Amino acid sequence: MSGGTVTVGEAARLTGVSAKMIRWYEARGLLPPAARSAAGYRHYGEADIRTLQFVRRARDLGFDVEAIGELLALWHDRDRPSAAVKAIAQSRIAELRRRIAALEGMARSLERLAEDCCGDGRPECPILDDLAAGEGKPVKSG
Amino acid sequence: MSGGTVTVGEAARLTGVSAKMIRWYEARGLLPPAARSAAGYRHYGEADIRTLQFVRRARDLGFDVEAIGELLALWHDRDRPSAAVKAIAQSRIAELRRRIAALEGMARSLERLAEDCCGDGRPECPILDDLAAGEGKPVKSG
DNA sequence: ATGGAGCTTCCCACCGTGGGAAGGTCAAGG
DNA sequence: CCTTGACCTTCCCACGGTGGGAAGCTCCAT
Repeated sequence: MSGGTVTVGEAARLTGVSAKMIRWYEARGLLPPAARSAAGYRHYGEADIRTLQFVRRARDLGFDVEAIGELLALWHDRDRPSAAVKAIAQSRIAELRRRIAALEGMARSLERLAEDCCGDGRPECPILDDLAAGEGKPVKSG
Repeated sequence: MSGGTVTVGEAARLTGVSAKMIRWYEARGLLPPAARSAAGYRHYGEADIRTLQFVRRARDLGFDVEAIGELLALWHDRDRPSAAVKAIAQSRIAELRRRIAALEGMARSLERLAEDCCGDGRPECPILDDLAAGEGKPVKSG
C-alpha cells in the first residue's frame, strides 16, 4: 500500500480523535471494524484517516453519532441527493437554535438578576429572592 | 397541622421536580435526608417544598447540582454577602455565554454551508465537501 | 380482604468522554 | 537473549442528569 498503515495512536494524532473514541466509534458501528495485524492491533490506511477526519469535523459541528453515521453513508453514496444532506444539516441547525434559545433565556434572566444585585457585603440579594419566590417568570421581554 | 406533610409523589407534583430526581438530589447530598414515616416513606413539609421549588428554579436557570448546593447554603445563611451569590451567578452567566458562543459558531457554519447547498436531487454537496476537506475553518467572520 | 396506586431500593440505559487496570506486543538497547 | 518502556488490547468505572423498570412493601378505599 502506498501510504503505509498506522496504529490507533497514530491515527488519533493525525485526526484529533482520541484513540479511545476511535475504538468507541467502531464499537458503536459508526466506523467499520478496523483492519487488524496478526497480533490484533488496529491498522488504518489513508482512506480510514480521511473518514476519521470527516467524523471529527462533523462532531465539531455538533452532529451526534447517529447523524454522523447518516452523513458518512451519504458521503459514500455517489448518487446521494444533496437534499438528503441538507435536510440533516437543517435539522441540526434547528436543534442548535433551540438549545441556543434555551441557554440565551437562562443567561438573560441571570443577567437581569445580577444587575439588580449590588453584590457587596450585605445579605439582601434579589437573585436569591427570585429563586425562592420563583413564580414561573421565564424571561419575559424586558 | 397548618400545611400537612406530603409524600414524594405529591412533592413532585407541587414542585415540578420528579420524584426520581428528588430522591437523587437527596442521595447526592443536595437536599438533607427527608423525614420518614414509620414505614419508611419520605415526608415533606412546607419548608421542604419551598426548598424544592428553589432547586427547580435554579435548575431551570442552568445551575448545576454543585452550584445549586452553594446557592442553597447561601440562601439559608442570613448573613451571606450578596457578593457571594452574585459571583456564582456571574460565573454561571460566563459559562452559559461560552456554551452559547460554541453552539452559535456551529450553527453559523452549518447555515453557511446549507445556504450553498442547492438541496435537490443532484449529488453535488458543499456540506459533504466541507466535512471531507475540513481544514480547521472555524466560523470566520462572515 | 383485596386491588391498585404509591412508596421503597436497586439496577440499567442514554451520550460522549476520560481514567485506569490487567495483560499482550513491539522495537530499541544492553 | 532479555529487559525496558511505549504502545496496543479488552474490560470496567466515572461523570451529569434523567428516565425505565423490577421486586417488594404500604396505604387506602371498597
